[in-house]
Amino acid sequence: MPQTPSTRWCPTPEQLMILEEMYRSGVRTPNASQIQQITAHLSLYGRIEGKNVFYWFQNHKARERQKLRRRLGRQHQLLHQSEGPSSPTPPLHNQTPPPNLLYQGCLQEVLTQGMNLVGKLEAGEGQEEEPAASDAVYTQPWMTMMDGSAAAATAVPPPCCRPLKTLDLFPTKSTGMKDECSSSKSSSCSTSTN
Amino acid sequence: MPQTPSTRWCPTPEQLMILEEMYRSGVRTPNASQIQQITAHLSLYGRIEGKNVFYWFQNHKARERQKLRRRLGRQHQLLHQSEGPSSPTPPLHNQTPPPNLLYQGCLQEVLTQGMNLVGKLEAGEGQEEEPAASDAVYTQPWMTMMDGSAAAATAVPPPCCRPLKTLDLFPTKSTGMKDECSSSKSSSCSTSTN
DNA sequence: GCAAATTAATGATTTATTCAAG
DNA sequence: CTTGAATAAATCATTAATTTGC
Repeated sequence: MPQTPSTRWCPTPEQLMILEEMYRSGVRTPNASQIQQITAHLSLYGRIEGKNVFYWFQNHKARERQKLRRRLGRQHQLLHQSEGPSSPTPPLHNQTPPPNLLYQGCLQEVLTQGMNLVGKLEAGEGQEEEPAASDAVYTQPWMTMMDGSAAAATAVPPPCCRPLKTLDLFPTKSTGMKDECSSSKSSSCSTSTN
Repeated sequence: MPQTPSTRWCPTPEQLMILEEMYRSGVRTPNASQIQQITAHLSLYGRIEGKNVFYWFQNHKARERQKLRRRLGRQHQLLHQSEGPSSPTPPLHNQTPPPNLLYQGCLQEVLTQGMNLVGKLEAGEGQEEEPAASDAVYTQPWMTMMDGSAAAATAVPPPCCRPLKTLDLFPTKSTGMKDECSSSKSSSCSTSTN
């Protein structure tokens, strides 16, 4: 096997740099289209997939916060020993508003330097915005495509032809229908070490 | 507007029935291809997308477990007052092994009644399982497609042509580059009762 | 009987936790 | 130990039930 299947993505320095810069400039949860763009651009510097970008932002955000939390926790450590029920670490469920991050709002320009940046914030606001099921604001990407229901649902308006039988539990086509074991974890369901 | 934009998916009884039956027969975390199939089939009974299927299984599993946990908690309630460090609710991180679910292994037939079910369970099992980067066991779907890197990664083996420029922070194309505000968590529902 | 107000379910997102490759 | 990948838990938000006043 000359080329290791590369079990997992290994970001190149350029990719990493760009990602970090984007993060610093405020990007935190890119949506599908944004991820597409980012991926497209980063793919110039090496192999990369959309999920990599997605996960990277997820992890980076989480770990940055975690790091921050740790620091704060340290400070709290010597501020009180009895756990105050008021708010051990209150604004953790907020969107991490670290006062030292002047994110987005201006840095965006850095990202959008040479682009058109068409006014789309309220672009087609005239009409009562049609969700259109095509470009909703899915923060969770991937969904927009795949499934083909988009095509089916969009193309076939009313499923008039309901096979009014006892609705046989659909004929799965292929792909080993074996799941249940939630994930690949537990190599053989006996690790149990935890 | 004759057709409500339908902000969220509303499963038809048929869809629900099928999904539940599938769940009962053991399906818990369908992967991309499975979700595709399920979606394709269910789309016969009404509008549906892959993400709906995905979310449904996520939620159903979680809530089933939650329900179960509550019940167990109730029982524990009068079994011990001092929290035994052994296992307050031990196998909660496992894959919910409810002993009364004779899931999958045979019920699969029910699901696969009229199909070909080509031998793919261990189709290319001869080799030491090749991750193959094309049909990995992504439990999180959507990832396999989209971004086109899948194609690129699979087709283009070594990215030899790295444009060694000063890596300008890529020109985002369009789509409002506004994220950061994680969600629109206003208060509105102050039910709180939960 | 019905429509507004409340409550309960549940679809959709976000966050935290965990696992494993390097 | 760092960090990409994946899953589960927590949360939000919208729809359906249900209740309540008329």
